[in-house]
Amino acid sequence: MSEAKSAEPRPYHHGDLRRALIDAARRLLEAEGPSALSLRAVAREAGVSPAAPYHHFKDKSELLDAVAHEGWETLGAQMAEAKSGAEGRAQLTALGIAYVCFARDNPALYRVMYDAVRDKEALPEDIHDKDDSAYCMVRDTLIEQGADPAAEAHLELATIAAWCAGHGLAEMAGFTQFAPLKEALGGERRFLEAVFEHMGLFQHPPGAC
Amino acid sequence: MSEAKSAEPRPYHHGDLRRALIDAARRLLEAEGPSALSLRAVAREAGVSPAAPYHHFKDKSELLDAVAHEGWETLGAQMAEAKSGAEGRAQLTALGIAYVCFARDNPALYRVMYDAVRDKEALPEDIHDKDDSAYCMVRDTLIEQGADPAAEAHLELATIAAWCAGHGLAEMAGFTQFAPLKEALGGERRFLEAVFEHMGLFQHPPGAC
DNA sequence: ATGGCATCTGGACGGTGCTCAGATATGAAA
DNA sequence: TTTCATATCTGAGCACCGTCCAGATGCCAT
Repeated sequence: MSEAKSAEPRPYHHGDLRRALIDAARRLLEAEGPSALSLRAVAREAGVSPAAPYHHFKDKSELLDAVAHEGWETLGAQMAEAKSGAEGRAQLTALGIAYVCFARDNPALYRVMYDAVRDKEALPEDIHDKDDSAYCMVRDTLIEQGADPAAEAHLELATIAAWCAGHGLAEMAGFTQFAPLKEALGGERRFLEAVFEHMGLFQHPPGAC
Repeated sequence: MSEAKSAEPRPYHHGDLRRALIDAARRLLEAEGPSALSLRAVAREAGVSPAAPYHHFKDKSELLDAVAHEGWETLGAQMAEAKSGAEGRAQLTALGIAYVCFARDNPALYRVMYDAVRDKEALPEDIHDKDDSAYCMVRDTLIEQGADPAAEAHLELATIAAWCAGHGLAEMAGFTQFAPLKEALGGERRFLEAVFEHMGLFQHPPGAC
């Protein structure tokens, strides 16, 4: 109302059902978990018929892609913020911790995000190619810390290694088996830092080996 | 027929429907992918009614757990074989490569295995606690290579880091974006070795930092 | 031979993704 | 302003799903 986007492809009956559906999906996801996220439930939540979404998304997976897309944007923003709050080599660890914390705080959304990735055979543009994507942010940080941008293979390997660390930890950090260890190390953050420190790329200059 | 297990909890009508259902599920999984793996389809494949499986599994997820269980056993065996074919520090890399190759060669099964893990809040016994499980094999190998078994926190951190590397790579190695890099490095195996080498734990003595 | 019981079937219920004909609202053309 | 093509939405329907239940079926111990 206060800020109507006048030049957009105008909404017809509902207002902006596409937007409403994505929001409804995120609401459902947070409240009921990923298994409750059916297309019909989303339509119900948005107050439309079960067939309405098909005028805005080709099928269910396209809706989930849209939800995932926003998730990657949010994650990217949180990582950028974490990076700007750290200095030097600590920036890499800060990125990793932000990544894992996002997954911990939005487990259902993170699952949808990665399920969408798994269904493709390539990392989508959101993640891999865009300049402010999570993947590029890691790579750029490696460069800022001394990695040689000309040594493309080396740089890419280091980025992959870092990404594996983040994603692996995101899926493992919550397991109850590690609760005592977290306790012993003085909390979740210390635990994450400690694991990242075990990865060479976080503790040695990335171009040094 | 040739080798009937006589002392087992005797099969009644079908012979051994539980076994047959698991086999049918694995067959379907390989042929049609994870999305085709419905309980009804499994029953159909095994030649029984849709309700029959409920006398052997509480629900669908329990069947999938059984399939996943066998998957972890197979993976453990392949890792053990890979380890025995390597010497010294190369054993760790061999374990990692065996892990990733298993995931590449059995993508649908690997997905079922990890989906089953994700639905729990702890790593199941198959993976984490049993002596010949994948997780313990990594930990034991770290010990054999000089990690101090008494420094429990340190040892567990290193194991977690290695596990994250393996799992992360298992999910990323297939992305098309990395095809040129694999090419440049001289094949998939070289690529995997190179990524593992970027992880400190694979290249430095695990107790050294 | 009989009875008990694990096993399996057929049918049913509510839910799902998706399609399609038809109703409805809209912005643009006449 | 009236008309009209078109985007949007609905309701009904299809095939499939996971799960449950009453009852039929076959095995085993008695």
